Amino acid sequence: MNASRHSKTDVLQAALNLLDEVGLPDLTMRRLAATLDVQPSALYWHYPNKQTLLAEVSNTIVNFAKPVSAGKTWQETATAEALALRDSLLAFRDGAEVVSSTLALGLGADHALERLEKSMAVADRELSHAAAESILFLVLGQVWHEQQRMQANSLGVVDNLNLAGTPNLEIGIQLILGGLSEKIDA
Amino acid sequence: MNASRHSKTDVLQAALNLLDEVGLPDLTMRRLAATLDVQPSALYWHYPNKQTLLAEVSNTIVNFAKPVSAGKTWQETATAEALALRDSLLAFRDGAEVVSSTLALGLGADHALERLEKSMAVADRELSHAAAESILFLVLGQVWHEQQRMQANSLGVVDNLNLAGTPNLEIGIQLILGGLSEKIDA
DNA sequence: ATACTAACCTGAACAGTGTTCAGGAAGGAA
DNA sequence: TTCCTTCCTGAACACTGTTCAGGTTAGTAT
Repeated sequence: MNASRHSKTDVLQAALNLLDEVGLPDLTMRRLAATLDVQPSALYWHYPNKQTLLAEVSNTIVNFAKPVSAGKTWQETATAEALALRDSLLAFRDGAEVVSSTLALGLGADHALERLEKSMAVADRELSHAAAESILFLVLGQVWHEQQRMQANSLGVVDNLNLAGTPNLEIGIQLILGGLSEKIDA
Repeated sequence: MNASRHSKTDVLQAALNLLDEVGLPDLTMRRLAATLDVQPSALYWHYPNKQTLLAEVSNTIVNFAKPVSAGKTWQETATAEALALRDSLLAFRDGAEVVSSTLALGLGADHALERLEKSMAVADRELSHAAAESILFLVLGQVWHEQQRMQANSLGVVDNLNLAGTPNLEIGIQLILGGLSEKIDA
Protein backbone atom coordinates (compact mmCIF):
# COMPACT_ATOMS: atom_id res chain seq x y z
CA MET A 1 0.00 0.00 0.00
CA ASN A 2 2.95 2.36 -0.37
CA ALA A 3 4.49 4.37 -3.16
CA SER A 4 5.83 1.52 -5.29
CA ARG A 5 4.17 0.78 -8.59
CA HIS A 6 1.13 -1.44 -8.78
CA SER A 7 -0.16 -4.25 -10.96
CA LYS A 8 -3.70 -5.02 -12.03
CA THR A 9 -4.04 -7.58 -9.23
CA ASP A 10 -2.94 -5.01 -6.69
CA VAL A 11 -5.83 -2.82 -7.70
CA LEU A 12 -8.27 -5.71 -7.51
CA GLN A 13 -6.98 -6.71 -4.09
CA ALA A 14 -7.20 -3.16 -2.82
CA ALA A 15 -10.76 -2.93 -4.14
CA LEU A 16 -11.72 -6.06 -2.21
CA ASN A 17 -10.19 -4.73 0.96
CA LEU A 18 -11.81 -1.36 0.57
CA LEU A 19 -15.16 -2.98 -0.11
CA ASP A 20 -14.99 -4.74 3.24
CA GLU A 21 -13.95 -1.56 5.00
CA VAL A 22 -16.42 0.96 3.65
CA GLY A 23 -19.06 -0.94 1.69
CA LEU A 24 -20.17 -0.62 -1.91
CA PRO A 25 -21.66 2.89 -1.80
CA ASP A 26 -18.37 4.32 -0.56
CA LEU A 27 -16.20 2.26 -2.86
CA THR A 28 -15.29 5.17 -5.11
CA MET A 29 -12.43 5.42 -7.57
CA ARG A 30 -10.95 8.27 -5.57
CA ARG A 31 -10.96 6.38 -2.28
CA LEU A 32 -9.56 3.33 -4.00
CA ALA A 33 -6.80 5.41 -5.53
CA ALA A 34 -6.04 6.95 -2.16
CA THR A 35 -5.43 3.57 -0.52
CA LEU A 36 -2.88 2.86 -3.25
CA ASP A 37 -1.21 6.27 -2.92
CA VAL A 38 -2.06 7.04 -6.48
CA GLN A 39 -4.07 9.52 -8.51
CA PRO A 40 -7.59 8.39 -9.53
CA SER A 41 -6.67 8.50 -13.19
CA ALA A 42 -3.98 5.88 -12.60
CA LEU A 43 -6.67 3.27 -12.10
CA TYR A 44 -7.80 3.72 -15.68
CA TRP A 45 -4.56 2.32 -16.95
CA HIS A 46 -5.45 -1.01 -15.30
CA TYR A 47 -9.20 -1.03 -15.92
CA PRO A 48 -11.16 0.72 -18.66
CA ASN A 49 -13.90 1.72 -16.21
CA LYS A 50 -15.37 1.07 -12.80
CA GLN A 51 -17.88 -1.51 -13.95
CA THR A 52 -15.15 -3.70 -15.35
CA LEU A 53 -13.35 -3.52 -12.04
CA LEU A 54 -16.52 -4.42 -10.19
CA ALA A 55 -17.03 -7.34 -12.57
CA GLU A 56 -13.68 -8.77 -11.50
CA VAL A 57 -14.52 -8.12 -7.87
CA SER A 58 -17.73 -10.01 -8.48
CA ASN A 59 -15.89 -12.92 -10.08
CA THR A 60 -13.51 -13.08 -7.15
CA ILE A 61 -16.40 -13.27 -4.72
CA VAL A 62 -18.15 -16.00 -6.68
CA ASN A 63 -14.99 -18.05 -7.16
CA PHE A 64 -14.34 -17.81 -3.45
CA ALA A 65 -16.89 -20.58 -2.96
CA LYS A 66 -15.11 -23.60 -1.60
CA PRO A 67 -15.40 -26.85 -3.55
CA VAL A 68 -18.20 -29.08 -2.36
CA SER A 69 -17.57 -32.66 -1.39
CA ALA A 70 -19.94 -34.89 -3.31
CA GLY A 71 -22.82 -35.85 -1.03
CA LYS A 72 -24.80 -39.04 -1.03
CA THR A 73 -27.69 -37.73 -3.08
CA TRP A 74 -27.63 -35.07 -5.77
CA GLN A 75 -30.03 -33.09 -3.62
CA GLU A 76 -27.42 -32.92 -0.90
CA THR A 77 -24.67 -31.75 -3.23
CA ALA A 78 -26.94 -29.19 -4.82
CA THR A 79 -27.88 -27.84 -1.41
CA ALA A 80 -24.24 -27.71 -0.38
CA GLU A 81 -23.42 -25.87 -3.58
CA ALA A 82 -26.10 -23.28 -2.94
CA LEU A 83 -24.98 -22.78 0.65
CA ALA A 84 -21.35 -22.46 -0.46
CA LEU A 85 -22.43 -19.66 -2.77
CA ARG A 86 -24.30 -18.01 0.08
CA ASP A 87 -21.20 -18.21 2.27
CA SER A 88 -19.09 -16.58 -0.42
CA LEU A 89 -21.52 -13.70 -0.74
CA LEU A 90 -21.64 -13.28 3.01
CA ALA A 91 -17.84 -13.31 3.20
CA PHE A 92 -17.67 -9.89 1.53
CA ARG A 93 -19.47 -6.76 2.55
CA ASP A 94 -22.32 -6.04 0.11
CA GLY A 95 -21.24 -9.14 -1.78
CA ALA A 96 -24.75 -10.01 -2.94
CA GLU A 97 -25.41 -6.56 -4.36
CA VAL A 98 -22.12 -6.50 -6.23
CA VAL A 99 -22.75 -9.88 -7.79
CA SER A 100 -26.38 -9.13 -8.55
CA SER A 101 -25.52 -5.98 -10.45
CA THR A 102 -22.68 -7.56 -12.35
CA LEU A 103 -24.84 -10.51 -13.25
CA ALA A 104 -27.68 -8.30 -14.43
CA LEU A 105 -25.31 -6.30 -16.59
CA GLY A 106 -24.27 -9.50 -18.29
CA LEU A 107 -20.66 -9.19 -17.23
CA GLY A 108 -19.04 -12.05 -15.27
CA ALA A 109 -20.23 -14.13 -12.32
CA ASP A 110 -21.29 -16.95 -14.64
CA HIS A 111 -19.31 -19.45 -12.66
CA ALA A 112 -21.93 -19.43 -9.92
CA LEU A 113 -24.69 -20.51 -12.28
CA GLU A 114 -22.49 -23.13 -13.91
CA ARG A 115 -21.63 -24.80 -10.64
CA LEU A 116 -25.26 -24.89 -9.55
CA GLU A 117 -26.37 -26.23 -12.88
CA LYS A 118 -23.78 -28.96 -12.90
CA SER A 119 -24.74 -30.10 -9.42
CA MET A 120 -28.32 -30.68 -10.46
CA ALA A 121 -28.00 -31.97 -13.99
CA VAL A 122 -30.50 -34.71 -13.42
CA ALA A 123 -33.25 -33.64 -15.77
CA ASP A 124 -33.29 -32.32 -19.31
CA ARG A 125 -31.11 -29.33 -19.96
CA GLU A 126 -33.91 -26.78 -19.89
CA LEU A 127 -35.35 -27.93 -16.59
CA SER A 128 -32.00 -28.12 -14.83
CA HIS A 129 -31.05 -24.71 -16.12
CA ALA A 130 -34.30 -23.18 -14.93
CA ALA A 131 -33.91 -24.77 -11.51
CA ALA A 132 -30.32 -23.59 -11.16
CA GLU A 133 -31.26 -20.09 -12.22
CA SER A 134 -34.09 -20.08 -9.70
CA ILE A 135 -31.77 -21.06 -6.88
CA LEU A 136 -29.24 -18.46 -7.98
CA PHE A 137 -31.76 -15.63 -7.86
CA LEU A 138 -33.07 -17.00 -4.59
CA VAL A 139 -29.66 -16.93 -2.93
CA LEU A 140 -28.79 -13.51 -4.32
CA GLY A 141 -32.05 -11.93 -3.29
CA GLN A 142 -32.04 -13.41 0.17
CA VAL A 143 -28.45 -12.52 0.97
CA TRP A 144 -28.77 -9.04 -0.51
CA HIS A 145 -31.73 -8.47 1.78
CA GLU A 146 -29.84 -9.82 4.75
CA GLN A 147 -26.71 -7.79 4.12
CA GLN A 148 -28.76 -4.64 3.80
CA ARG A 149 -30.28 -5.36 7.19
CA MET A 150 -26.82 -5.89 8.61
CA GLN A 151 -25.73 -2.45 7.50
CA ALA A 152 -28.95 -0.88 8.71
CA ASN A 153 -28.48 -2.46 12.11
CA SER A 154 -24.86 -1.39 12.37
CA LEU A 155 -26.03 2.14 11.61
CA GLY A 156 -27.79 2.21 14.95
CA VAL A 157 -31.31 1.42 13.85
CA VAL A 158 -33.08 -0.11 16.82
CA ASP A 159 -34.36 -3.04 14.75
CA ASN A 160 -36.22 -5.93 16.26
CA LEU A 161 -33.65 -8.38 17.55
CA ASN A 162 -34.01 -10.78 14.68
CA LEU A 163 -31.08 -13.11 15.16
CA ALA A 164 -32.73 -15.78 13.10
CA GLY A 165 -30.12 -15.86 10.37
CA THR A 166 -31.70 -17.02 7.13
CA PRO A 167 -33.81 -20.09 7.62
CA ASN A 168 -35.87 -18.99 4.64
CA LEU A 169 -33.03 -19.70 2.29
CA GLU A 170 -32.73 -23.33 3.25
CA ILE A 171 -36.48 -23.71 2.97
CA GLY A 172 -36.60 -22.12 -0.45
CA ILE A 173 -33.81 -24.34 -1.73
CA GLN A 174 -35.58 -27.35 -0.33
CA LEU A 175 -38.80 -26.37 -2.09
CA ILE A 176 -37.13 -26.01 -5.46
CA LEU A 177 -35.19 -29.23 -5.14
CA GLY A 178 -38.30 -30.97 -3.91
CA GLY A 179 -40.22 -29.78 -6.93
CA LEU A 180 -37.41 -30.88 -9.18
CA SER A 181 -37.25 -34.35 -7.65
CA GLU A 182 -40.95 -34.71 -8.11
CA LYS A 183 -40.73 -33.81 -11.78
CA ILE A 184 -38.00 -36.38 -12.32
CA ASP A 185 -39.75 -39.32 -10.70
CA ALA A 186 -42.84 -38.73 -12.77
CA MET B 1 -45.92 19.64 -18.20
CA ASN B 2 -46.05 23.46 -18.36
CA ALA B 3 -45.37 26.36 -16.06
CA SER B 4 -48.22 25.87 -13.60
CA ARG B 5 -47.48 24.70 -10.12
CA HIS B 6 -47.20 21.05 -9.32
CA SER B 7 -48.35 18.64 -6.64
CA LYS B 8 -46.61 15.63 -5.20
CA THR B 9 -48.53 13.32 -7.53
CA ASP B 10 -47.45 15.39 -10.51
CA VAL B 11 -43.85 14.74 -9.62
CA LEU B 12 -44.48 11.04 -9.17
CA GLN B 13 -46.29 10.85 -12.49
CA ALA B 14 -43.53 12.72 -14.27
CA ALA B 15 -40.98 10.37 -12.72
CA LEU B 16 -42.85 7.36 -14.04
CA ASN B 17 -43.04 8.87 -17.52
CA LEU B 18 -39.40 9.83 -17.52
CA LEU B 19 -38.45 6.36 -16.33
CA ASP B 20 -40.10 4.86 -19.36
CA GLU B 21 -38.48 7.38 -21.66
CA VAL B 22 -34.87 7.30 -20.53
CA GLY B 23 -34.49 4.40 -18.09
CA LEU B 24 -33.30 4.34 -14.50
CA PRO B 25 -29.67 5.39 -15.03
CA ASP B 26 -30.78 8.61 -16.73
CA LEU B 27 -33.60 9.32 -14.33
CA THR B 28 -31.85 12.20 -12.60
CA MET B 29 -33.33 14.91 -10.46
CA ARG B 30 -32.25 17.52 -12.97
CA ARG B 31 -33.88 15.81 -15.92
CA LEU B 32 -37.00 15.23 -13.88
CA ALA B 33 -37.10 18.88 -12.88
CA ALA B 34 -36.62 19.88 -16.51
CA THR B 35 -39.69 17.97 -17.67
CA LEU B 36 -41.71 19.89 -15.08
CA ASP B 37 -40.20 23.24 -16.06
CA VAL B 38 -38.85 23.64 -12.59
CA GLN B 39 -35.55 24.02 -10.79
CA PRO B 40 -34.06 20.80 -9.36
CA SER B 41 -34.32 22.13 -5.85
CA ALA B 42 -38.09 22.43 -6.24
CA LEU B 43 -38.38 18.65 -6.14
CA TYR B 44 -37.07 18.63 -2.59
CA TRP B 45 -40.12 20.39 -1.39
CA HIS B 46 -42.21 17.37 -2.42
CA TYR B 47 -39.77 14.60 -1.52
CA PRO B 48 -36.97 14.67 1.06
CA ASN B 49 -34.61 12.82 -1.28
CA LYS B 50 -34.38 10.76 -4.43
CA GLN B 51 -34.65 7.41 -2.70
CA THR B 52 -38.00 8.31 -1.20
CA LEU B 53 -39.24 9.29 -4.62
CA LEU B 54 -38.00 6.01 -6.07
CA ALA B 55 -39.73 4.16 -3.26
CA GLU B 56 -43.05 5.63 -4.34
CA VAL B 57 -42.25 4.84 -7.94
CA SER B 58 -41.59 1.31 -6.80
CA ASN B 59 -44.87 1.12 -4.93
CA THR B 60 -46.72 2.36 -7.96
CA ILE B 61 -45.17 -0.33 -10.10
CA VAL B 62 -45.99 -3.07 -7.62
CA ASN B 63 -49.56 -1.89 -7.07
CA PHE B 64 -50.05 -1.81 -10.82
CA ALA B 65 -50.53 -5.57 -10.67
CA LYS B 66 -54.09 -6.33 -11.67
CA PRO B 67 -56.24 -8.29 -9.22
CA VAL B 68 -56.22 -12.00 -9.83
CA SER B 69 -59.44 -13.94 -10.28
CA ALA B 70 -59.48 -16.84 -7.86
CA GLY B 71 -58.50 -19.99 -9.72
CA LYS B 72 -59.68 -23.48 -9.10
CA THR B 73 -56.68 -24.56 -7.06
CA TRP B 74 -54.50 -22.41 -4.84
CA GLN B 75 -51.59 -23.34 -7.10
CA GLU B 76 -53.35 -21.66 -9.99
CA THR B 77 -54.05 -18.48 -8.09
CA ALA B 78 -50.53 -18.33 -6.75
CA THR B 79 -49.13 -18.74 -10.25
CA ALA B 80 -51.46 -16.06 -11.55
CA GLU B 81 -50.35 -13.78 -8.74
CA ALA B 82 -46.70 -14.27 -9.58
CA LEU B 83 -47.27 -13.67 -13.27
CA ALA B 84 -49.27 -10.54 -12.51
CA LEU B 85 -46.30 -9.24 -10.58
CA ARG B 86 -44.04 -10.07 -13.50
CA ASP B 87 -46.33 -8.18 -15.87
CA SER B 88 -46.26 -5.14 -13.63
CA LEU B 89 -42.48 -5.13 -13.56
CA LEU B 90 -42.35 -5.54 -17.32
CA ALA B 91 -44.82 -2.70 -17.79
CA PHE B 92 -42.21 -0.16 -16.67
CA ARG B 93 -38.72 0.30 -18.02
CA ASP B 94 -36.19 -1.04 -15.52
CA GLY B 95 -39.10 -1.87 -13.25
CA ALA B 96 -37.43 -4.90 -11.71
CA GLU B 97 -34.27 -3.00 -10.79
CA VAL B 98 -36.24 -0.17 -9.21
CA VAL B 99 -38.29 -2.54 -7.11
CA SER B 100 -35.31 -4.72 -6.19
CA SER B 101 -33.34 -1.76 -4.89
CA THR B 102 -36.24 -0.30 -2.98
CA LEU B 103 -37.02 -3.67 -1.47
CA ALA B 104 -33.43 -4.24 -0.44
CA LEU B 105 -33.29 -0.83 1.18
CA GLY B 106 -36.27 -1.79 3.30
CA LEU B 107 -38.48 0.97 1.91
CA GLY B 108 -41.81 0.07 0.31
CA ALA B 109 -42.84 -2.60 -2.17
CA ASP B 110 -44.14 -4.81 0.61
CA HIS B 111 -47.46 -5.20 -1.11
CA ALA B 112 -45.93 -7.60 -3.61
CA LEU B 113 -44.82 -10.00 -0.90
CA GLU B 114 -48.12 -9.72 0.94
CA ARG B 115 -50.17 -10.64 -2.10
CA LEU B 116 -47.99 -13.62 -2.88
CA GLU B 117 -48.05 -14.79 0.70
CA LYS B 118 -51.80 -14.53 0.95
CA SER B 119 -52.29 -16.52 -2.23
CA MET B 120 -50.35 -19.45 -0.85
CA ALA B 121 -51.27 -19.46 2.80
CA VAL B 122 -51.79 -23.18 2.84
CA ALA B 123 -49.04 -24.24 5.19
CA ASP B 124 -47.78 -22.91 8.49
CA ARG B 125 -46.83 -19.25 8.51
CA GLU B 126 -43.10 -19.79 8.23
CA LEU B 127 -43.29 -22.13 5.28
CA SER B 128 -45.73 -19.98 3.34
CA HIS B 129 -43.64 -16.92 4.01
CA ALA B 130 -40.47 -18.60 2.81
CA ALA B 131 -42.19 -19.85 -0.32
CA ALA B 132 -43.63 -16.43 -1.11
CA GLU B 133 -40.27 -14.78 -0.54
CA SER B 134 -38.64 -17.30 -2.83
CA ILE B 135 -41.06 -16.59 -5.62
CA LEU B 136 -40.63 -12.87 -5.13
CA PHE B 137 -36.86 -13.03 -5.50
CA LEU B 138 -37.29 -15.39 -8.41
CA VAL B 139 -39.55 -13.01 -10.30
CA LEU B 140 -37.41 -9.97 -9.52
CA GLY B 141 -34.17 -11.62 -10.56
CA GLN B 142 -35.54 -13.09 -13.72
CA VAL B 143 -37.25 -9.92 -14.91
CA TRP B 144 -34.28 -7.76 -13.97
CA HIS B 145 -32.09 -9.98 -16.08
CA GLU B 146 -34.53 -9.86 -18.96
CA GLN B 147 -34.98 -6.11 -18.87
CA GLN B 148 -31.24 -5.62 -18.88
CA ARG B 149 -31.04 -7.77 -22.00
CA MET B 150 -33.77 -5.68 -23.58
CA GLN B 151 -31.77 -2.51 -23.07
CA ALA B 152 -28.57 -4.16 -24.27
CA ASN B 153 -30.30 -5.33 -27.42
CA SER B 154 -31.84 -1.96 -28.14
CA LEU B 155 -28.38 -0.49 -27.81
CA GLY B 156 -27.34 -2.28 -30.95
CA VAL B 157 -25.59 -5.26 -29.45
CA VAL B 158 -25.74 -8.04 -32.00
CA ASP B 159 -26.96 -10.54 -29.41
CA ASN B 160 -28.01 -14.05 -30.30
CA LEU B 161 -31.62 -13.88 -31.40
CA ASN B 162 -33.04 -15.23 -28.18
CA LEU B 163 -36.73 -14.57 -28.59
CA ALA B 164 -37.61 -17.21 -26.03
CA GLY B 165 -39.24 -14.83 -23.59
CA THR B 166 -38.98 -16.20 -20.06
CA PRO B 167 -40.06 -19.80 -19.89
CA ASN B 168 -37.66 -20.19 -16.98
CA LEU B 169 -39.86 -18.10 -14.75
CA GLU B 170 -42.90 -20.31 -15.18
CA ILE B 171 -40.74 -23.37 -14.57
CA GLY B 172 -39.23 -21.91 -11.42
CA ILE B 173 -42.62 -20.99 -10.05
CA GLN B 174 -43.88 -24.45 -10.83
CA LEU B 175 -40.94 -26.02 -9.00
CA ILE B 176 -41.49 -23.99 -5.85
CA LEU B 177 -45.24 -24.58 -5.82
CA GLY B 178 -44.65 -28.26 -6.53
CA GLY B 179 -42.28 -28.49 -3.60
CA LEU B 180 -44.78 -26.69 -1.42
CA SER B 181 -47.64 -28.99 -2.40
CA GLU B 182 -45.49 -31.96 -1.62
CA LYS B 183 -44.71 -30.67 1.85
CA ILE B 184 -48.37 -30.11 2.57
CA ASP B 185 -49.60 -33.53 1.58
CA ALA B 186 -46.98 -35.21 3.72
C1' DA C 1 -59.83 44.98 -0.01
C1' DT C 2 -56.16 43.67 3.54
C1' DA C 3 -53.59 40.81 6.13
C1' DC C 4 -51.98 36.42 6.99
C1' DT C 5 -50.47 31.74 6.08
C1' DA C 6 -49.45 27.87 3.85
C1' DA C 7 -47.78 25.90 -0.57
C1' DC C 8 -44.50 26.04 -3.97
C1' DC C 9 -40.48 27.65 -6.36
C1' DT C 10 -35.82 30.30 -7.64
C1' DG C 11 -30.84 30.78 -7.89
C1' DA C 12 -26.78 29.80 -6.42
C1' DA C 13 -23.79 27.15 -4.34
C1' DC C 14 -21.35 22.78 -2.07
C1' DA C 15 -19.16 18.56 -2.13
C1' DG C 16 -18.82 14.83 -4.41
C1' DT C 17 -18.86 11.39 -8.70
C1' DG C 18 -16.73 8.69 -13.03
C1' DT C 19 -13.80 9.64 -16.77
C1' DT C 20 -10.38 11.75 -20.29
C1' DC C 21 -5.98 13.23 -21.85
C1' DA C 22 -1.46 15.22 -22.75
C1' DG C 23 2.53 14.58 -20.90
C1' DG C 24 6.19 12.84 -17.54
C1' DA C 25 8.91 9.32 -15.01
C1' DA C 26 10.55 4.54 -13.97
C1' DG C 27 12.33 -0.10 -15.35
C1' DG C 28 14.14 -3.52 -18.29
C1' DA C 29 16.09 -4.98 -22.79
C1' DA C 30 19.07 -4.20 -27.10
C1' DT D 1 22.98 4.70 -24.05
C1' DT D 2 19.04 4.35 -26.60
C1' DC D 3 14.47 2.64 -26.79
C1' DC D 4 10.09 0.96 -25.56
C1' DT D 5 6.73 -0.59 -22.53
C1' DT D 6 4.64 0.12 -18.19
C1' DC D 7 2.75 2.96 -14.92
C1' DC D 8 1.57 7.34 -13.16
C1' DT D 9 0.61 12.81 -12.59
C1' DG D 10 -2.18 16.92 -12.78
C1' DA D 11 -5.67 19.18 -14.38
C1' DA D 12 -9.78 19.45 -16.25
C1' DC D 13 -14.85 18.15 -17.95
C1' DA D 14 -19.45 17.16 -17.36
C1' DC D 15 -22.07 15.44 -14.46
C1' DT D 16 -24.55 13.90 -9.74
C1' DG D 17 -27.70 14.57 -5.25
C1' DT D 18 -28.59 18.00 -1.92
C1' DT D 19 -28.98 22.48 0.94
C1' DC D 20 -30.62 27.02 1.90
C1' DA D 21 -31.95 31.81 2.15
C1' DG D 22 -35.05 34.15 0.05
C1' DG D 23 -39.01 35.09 -3.27
C1' DT D 24 -43.56 34.31 -5.38
C1' DT D 25 -48.18 32.59 -5.71
C1' DA D 26 -52.70 31.05 -4.08
C1' DG D 27 -56.26 30.68 -0.86
C1' DT D 28 -58.53 31.98 3.54
C1' DA D 29 -60.01 34.81 7.15
C1' DT D 30 -60.89 39.38 8.90
